[in-house]
Amino acid sequence: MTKYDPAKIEFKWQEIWEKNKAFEAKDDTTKPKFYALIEFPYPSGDGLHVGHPRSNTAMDIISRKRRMEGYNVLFPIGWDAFGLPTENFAIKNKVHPAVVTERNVNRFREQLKRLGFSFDWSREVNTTDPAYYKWTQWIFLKLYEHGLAYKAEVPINFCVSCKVGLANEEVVGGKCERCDGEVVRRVKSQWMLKITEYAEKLLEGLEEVDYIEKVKTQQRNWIGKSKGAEVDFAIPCINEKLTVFTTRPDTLFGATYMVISPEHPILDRMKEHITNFDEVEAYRAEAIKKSDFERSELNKEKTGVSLKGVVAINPVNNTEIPVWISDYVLMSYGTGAIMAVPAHDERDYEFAKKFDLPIIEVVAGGDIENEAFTDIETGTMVNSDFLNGMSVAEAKEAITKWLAEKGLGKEKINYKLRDWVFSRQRYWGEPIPIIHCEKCGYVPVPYDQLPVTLPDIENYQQSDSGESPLVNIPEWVNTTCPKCNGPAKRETDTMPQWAGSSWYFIRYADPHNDDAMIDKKKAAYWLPVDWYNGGMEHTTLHLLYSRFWHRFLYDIGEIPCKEPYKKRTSHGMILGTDGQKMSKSRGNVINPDDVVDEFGADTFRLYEMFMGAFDQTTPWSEQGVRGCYRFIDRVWKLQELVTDEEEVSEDHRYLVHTTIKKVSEDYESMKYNTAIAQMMTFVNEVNEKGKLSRGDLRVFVKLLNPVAPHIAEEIWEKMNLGEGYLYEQSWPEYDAKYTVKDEIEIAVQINGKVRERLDVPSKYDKKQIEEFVLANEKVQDLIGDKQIRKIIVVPGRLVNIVVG
RNA sequence: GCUGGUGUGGCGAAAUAGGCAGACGCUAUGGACUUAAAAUCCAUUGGUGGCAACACCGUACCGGUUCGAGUCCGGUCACCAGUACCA
Repeated sequence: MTKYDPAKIEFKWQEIWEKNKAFEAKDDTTKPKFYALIEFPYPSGDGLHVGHPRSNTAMDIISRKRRMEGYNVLFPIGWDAFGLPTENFAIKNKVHPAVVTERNVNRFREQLKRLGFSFDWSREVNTTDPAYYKWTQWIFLKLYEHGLAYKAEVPINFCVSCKVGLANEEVVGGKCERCDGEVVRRVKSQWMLKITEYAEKLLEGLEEVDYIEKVKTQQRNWIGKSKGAEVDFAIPCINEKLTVFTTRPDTLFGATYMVISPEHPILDRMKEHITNFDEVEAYRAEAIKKSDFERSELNKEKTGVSLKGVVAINPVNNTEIPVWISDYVLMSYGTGAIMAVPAHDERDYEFAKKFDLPIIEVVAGGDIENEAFTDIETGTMVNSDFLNGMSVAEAKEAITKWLAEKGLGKEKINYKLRDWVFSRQRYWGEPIPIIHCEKCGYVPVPYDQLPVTLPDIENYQQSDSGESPLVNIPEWVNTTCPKCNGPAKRETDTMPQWAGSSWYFIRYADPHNDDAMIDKKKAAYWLPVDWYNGGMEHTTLHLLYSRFWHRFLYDIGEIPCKEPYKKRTSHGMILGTDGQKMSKSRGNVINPDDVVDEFGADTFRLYEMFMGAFDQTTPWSEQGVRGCYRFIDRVWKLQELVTDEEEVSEDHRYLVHTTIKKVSEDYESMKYNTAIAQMMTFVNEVNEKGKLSRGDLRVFVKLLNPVAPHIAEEIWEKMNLGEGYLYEQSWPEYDAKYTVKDEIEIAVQINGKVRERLDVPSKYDKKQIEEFVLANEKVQDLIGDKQIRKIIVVPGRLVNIVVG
């Protein structure tokens, strides 16, 4: 027999699959469809990382299995190619980002092809392709049209030394990711998307999808819905109301002071009345300069300044209470002002202790001498006039009603979720298709003029003012207003990397359509995605953003379903052999190419699936790969043991059927490691017997195919196991009656300890098992003359004899 | 701090609904083959005691429920991930 030569057979089968268009999804709506999705990769200059194939292999297994089960499968691939690293590389090496992108994409494509994934390569999308981003821009215009895109002055992270606006994820430990320089907050006019308007829909949508619980929880936390009330406090000196949001209106009688955020606009209006305005101003300047990071980092010690000369009136008892400013109150949540109830809020308690402010208990049950009492289940209202004696829940309802009647407040729901900052002052992103006209204001680029393409430029460095490099290209910036034909300028901000990835899964269903984002019929057939696997690092933002866009497109009638992904699962990270996260600086990066060169793609895929539980973080092991290679090699050698028998052999009937069952079920629940363990057991047992039938091998090769498709196809062909290619075969089925043995070994316990093992006919019922066991000589010896008190029989498992 | 998760041999890990803990793989040791090595194959491999059959101990720790607990309940500790003054 020939030696197992992965390099040769893998290349051979990859060519055959490609030539036969074996894995192209057909727009054949008569067949049931299955849409499997992985997060499309960012084609970085470092090449493919071993983390990518973990997710890819897992979904490749599902896809290959589904095809054998008769589904029309869509398993696409593409490139999330806009973004910073490419742009930075381009700046440094003076190459056009498009050139860098193309190079990286080619490298990635080649690497992925070597691994034999059954992607439909005919549907490849690339977010940087104008034919693709035409529709990204189109969606933006739709959002704009529906009032969901607007411009606002918002603080951004700004790196002082790079003179660059940074995204949150580019700020690491309060410093610029690239240069380690100081990051400050700077207010800038930015395009925003009103995702907050979709908070409730995004929350509700989670009810109808099958996501792992962890992911749902993270989405809910991020949206952060909380129910409470808005309450108006009078500020007599300027005759204004200061509104606060609170989730604890029941504690209103315990509000002993107020705190407003340093950025709160009411400060300026109170200016003349504040006798220590210098101090206030100084505090304010300090706070505004700090980055978000510093503000939350330095949260150990509360700081603040009292507004001398200003008081507020607590609406429930008309008491005058002091007003402070402090940076622990955020302008971006609620109303930017709070009523402080130190007795029942930890932060207020800490602040009150530090500045010696009064603490009034209004919920009895705790010990407010030592700490704030925040329990809402057990306490009883005190010191609260008409609320006294009520539970917290009752008091909440009563006070909210009271406030509403008096016109002093109302019920209110708040979300942590904030609108999405959609501008980047960068070159390598989709231009935002808006024109600024002095006469007409913001004017959307007419749909028939899309896409607005990026101009070719020499210098990608941002301008000194932190504007996009596009501002320096007058021939691109200067245009005419589509409305009045007067001179106008193009928007120079580009979209963030999240844009293209927020809808790519839609495009896969109709990737070459130049007349629409997607054909309605194709959308109806292919959407939603049936199964989406990806990393935990994308479970909040990417998932939320894409759900938002998808839901919006549904609302305007472009897409037939509310939620984009029916099912979402997550894979664990792969660590270096040292148990550390893989990184260049640690020098522990495993390159998939090297593994494939040495052992072949099948071994690589098998190991990635065998190394541990799929959803858990696991370190790479060189020896583990070798073990998988040994298994693959033993599979190859099965060919020498094959008999002439066409059917499943009687010798291996039980083994074959239990293996079909175990492997089929484990693939579905992503327990790839135990599915593979079962196949190893199969090979071990066959080797022990020294032979297997063609029928046995036929089944085995089909089960192995999703994980190690090259060797499986090769054996199928070489052994001439059937008509056509393996990928065209149907998935094997097991017969339940062959998954039970005639006799089963059960454990015999005396007082819970295993003392004997006996083979018992599996058809016996409890009574028969009991009799069978008690009749056994060894068991009788073990019992001796002790009294039998109780016998527990678990068929197929054990018999426990309780004696005493 | 909060939320979620994890804790089982020398290592990666298994163990549907409470029912034989450690499947499968790696490592290690011994052996076969070889002039030798690699590769391959065979055997052993949770700990302690014993020549042995066997016995006792063992799933982070303490306690509970049960004929029976890795699994359920209460408490404690450690680690990982996400998030962070969200009123």
